[in-house]
Amino acid sequence: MPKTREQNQLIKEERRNSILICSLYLFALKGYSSVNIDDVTKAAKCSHGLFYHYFKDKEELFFSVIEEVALKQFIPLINSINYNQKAKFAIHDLLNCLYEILVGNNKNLVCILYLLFNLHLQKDNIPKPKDINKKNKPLLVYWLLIDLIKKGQIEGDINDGNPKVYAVAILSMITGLSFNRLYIGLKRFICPTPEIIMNILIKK
Amino acid sequence: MPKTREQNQLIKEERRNSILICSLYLFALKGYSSVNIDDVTKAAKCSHGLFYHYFKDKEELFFSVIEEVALKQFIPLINSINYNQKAKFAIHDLLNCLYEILVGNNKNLVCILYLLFNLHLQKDNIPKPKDINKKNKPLLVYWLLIDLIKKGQIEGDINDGNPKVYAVAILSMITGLSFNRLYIGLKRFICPTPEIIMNILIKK
Amino acid sequence: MPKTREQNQLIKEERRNSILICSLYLFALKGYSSVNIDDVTKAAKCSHGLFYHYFKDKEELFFSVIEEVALKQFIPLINSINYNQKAKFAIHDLLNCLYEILVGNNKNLVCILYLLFNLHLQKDNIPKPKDINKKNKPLLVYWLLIDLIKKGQIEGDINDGNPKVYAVAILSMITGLSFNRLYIGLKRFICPTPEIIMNILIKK
Amino acid sequence: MPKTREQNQLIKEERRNSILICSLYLFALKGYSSVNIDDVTKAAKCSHGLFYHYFKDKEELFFSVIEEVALKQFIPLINSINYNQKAKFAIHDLLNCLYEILVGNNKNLVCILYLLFNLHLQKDNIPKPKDINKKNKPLLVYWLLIDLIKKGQIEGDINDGNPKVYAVAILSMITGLSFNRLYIGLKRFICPTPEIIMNILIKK
DNA sequence: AATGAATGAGACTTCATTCAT
DNA sequence: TATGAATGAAGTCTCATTCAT
Repeated sequence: MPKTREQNQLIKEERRNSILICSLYLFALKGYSSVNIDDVTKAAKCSHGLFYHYFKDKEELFFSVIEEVALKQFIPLINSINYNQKAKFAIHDLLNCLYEILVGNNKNLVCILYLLFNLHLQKDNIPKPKDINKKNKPLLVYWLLIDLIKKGQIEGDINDGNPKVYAVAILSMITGLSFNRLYIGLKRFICPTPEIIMNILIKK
Repeated sequence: MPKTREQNQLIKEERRNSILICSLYLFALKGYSSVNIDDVTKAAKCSHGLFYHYFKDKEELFFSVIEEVALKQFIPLINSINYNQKAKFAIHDLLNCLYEILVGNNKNLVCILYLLFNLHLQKDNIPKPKDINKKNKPLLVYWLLIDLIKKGQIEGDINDGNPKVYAVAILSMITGLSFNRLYIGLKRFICPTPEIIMNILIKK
Repeated sequence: MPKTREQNQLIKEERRNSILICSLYLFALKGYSSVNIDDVTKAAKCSHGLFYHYFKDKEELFFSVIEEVALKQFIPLINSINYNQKAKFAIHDLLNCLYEILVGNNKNLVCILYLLFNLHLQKDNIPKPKDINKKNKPLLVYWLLIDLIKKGQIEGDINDGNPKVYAVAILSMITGLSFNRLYIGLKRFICPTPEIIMNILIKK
Repeated sequence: MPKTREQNQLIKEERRNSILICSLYLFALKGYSSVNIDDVTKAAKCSHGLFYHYFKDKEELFFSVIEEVALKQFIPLINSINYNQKAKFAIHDLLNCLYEILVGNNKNLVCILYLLFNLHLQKDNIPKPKDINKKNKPLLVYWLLIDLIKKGQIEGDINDGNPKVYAVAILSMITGLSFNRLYIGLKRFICPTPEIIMNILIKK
């Protein structure tokens, strides 16, 4: 008697997910081209054959990690922030959200943050997001931040100047920090608080 | 007619150097494991045989790029700054030096900056610098900055707090910026000025 | 409600048969080694497990296709011809039988003709028919034809010469034609009539 | 001191050619998908690496065999025939040319004949010749034959009827014969003479 | 100093087959 | 009878490195 469709679906999702999670970590740690399928199958405790049962190739695995793991977990966090408050508070909350990821225990989230902020490092030929605009998910935070900075400038809390410059400054810093956090480990990791980061923006 | 010893020496150095420069760019752009010797020999217009005449293997090439190109060009720039002035001015000069690299036309310098600040991205097994202290060259700027921040705090110009945190914040930002500069290209690159970056530090 | 034994038997045979028919087409079109079990199970809409329930392996499938489909359908057609008439008429009827397959709508028959006449193309190690003599089924037509040609020579209708040569000539042509028919499709297929083919044989 | 360009060129061509010749035979005998690179490298006594030094992949090898070996050797043979004589004599010469290949000792030529006449058997996705017209080389003989048959009909030597039908009949036979010759071997191979084949065409 | 043909280990990928249910 | 997840051997291909000249 065959397994029911539900049973199979469950088995399948669990396996697939385990492969995804294992490779999230590997991709973040070693970079796309240094990860080989053997690493993945060993980490996920499955055979090569099974791997290719679930993923067409290494590239599909990578994009699945981005889409199905990274963005799926990251975007809700970002969207849970209250953007209706004063911009400076919203920015603070946003930075705090990233801060908590960085200094938190959830290694997966660190990997996600790192991967999303370093996408282009991973692969020569990352298909450029078709629309480098607000709809583009990996750049979501960038566009959010720009909007908030503009709003904050209008509200009089944030320094004048090109909002893009500020956004780049802050996100570059987050990028670098996520890298440090990943490589140095939580114990030795040193992280500026949201307040410190906001010094870049806030009028005094 | 056989070349004189001097001529040979010259040819030799030029060839070797051309290989180094070409691979600096490739390593920065593609990452260690995505660069293959064929890329290098094509870029440097030399044969595989010659390549292995000059370098033991790919790893030695990489470290030679770091030592003989990156550090050799970068450290003098850093050392040319006047550290005897008030700390906040020295920090400004230091940041300005990095800023000029980022917004300047010299692609090699951008690659150098990027490589030095992202060393660990390049290779799984970058031999950890034996001494994570002031003697460690790639972290030179880090230790310099900490010292300057401490001095600036004493001089009363810089916010209180763990100097390491500030240094990490600033250098993380530089790291992220160098990545942007390299991938986006000069035209579309947006860079915060030293003044903006210093907002993180300066009391108001 | 459990099925009765008869129902099960029926289901079983239908399934098995559907696999056979689907793979007949695939083997003819793609050749033994380019057909994979996945192709077969997809075409027959069954699972891998079920496939191996019915067939020991790919090789057994192939020989079953030959035995249970190809020969089973082909031989009766050949045997239905009246061999008691004058040889030249029997040959004409035989060629006409093949001609009707070639220009007919029944794709399965075309596949069968093609497969039987190109058996050795299909597999490196087709077990050579143990007895390259009249008992050998795939060569049935060959031996039939030789006999008919001999008879026709005696009857004075057919050119002198080695009957085998004539048989080879004609069957080689059929082989080539079946290939054309399969690949080009019925619409664009051009086929010499039995009369034209018989020009090779008939005295004038 | 490096080898001179000429030396290298020579080595390269010899090796490449040896790979081509070895795989001509393998492709003809086993069919595209049953030939594996290991077969080829063993036959050509070279390493896998070297194989891929000369050919991008198995597909490129195959097309190189067709272009650089098969057509290169076959077309001159076909073109050496005198097409200015009466059509029936030209046809005879053409068939004789093919006949000599079939009953001759040159196995390579048999392989070539077989491959060219069975191109579509070899690979699922043989790129359809862009121009299914006279310029198309593998179909060269087909178009030649049609022209000759037309001419022969005008000259009154050849039976009436669609010239294409006659051409298909004859070339189908050659196709089948080349297959027999290859698989059965010269000794046991039985081949109709050009005169017999021409019975299909010639008025009596 | 210089060439590039040649090697082979190891990576990526396919696919016939098995197995738990 | 039936499923499809799982395996692993074998195939395709890449690339750091060596070698004869």
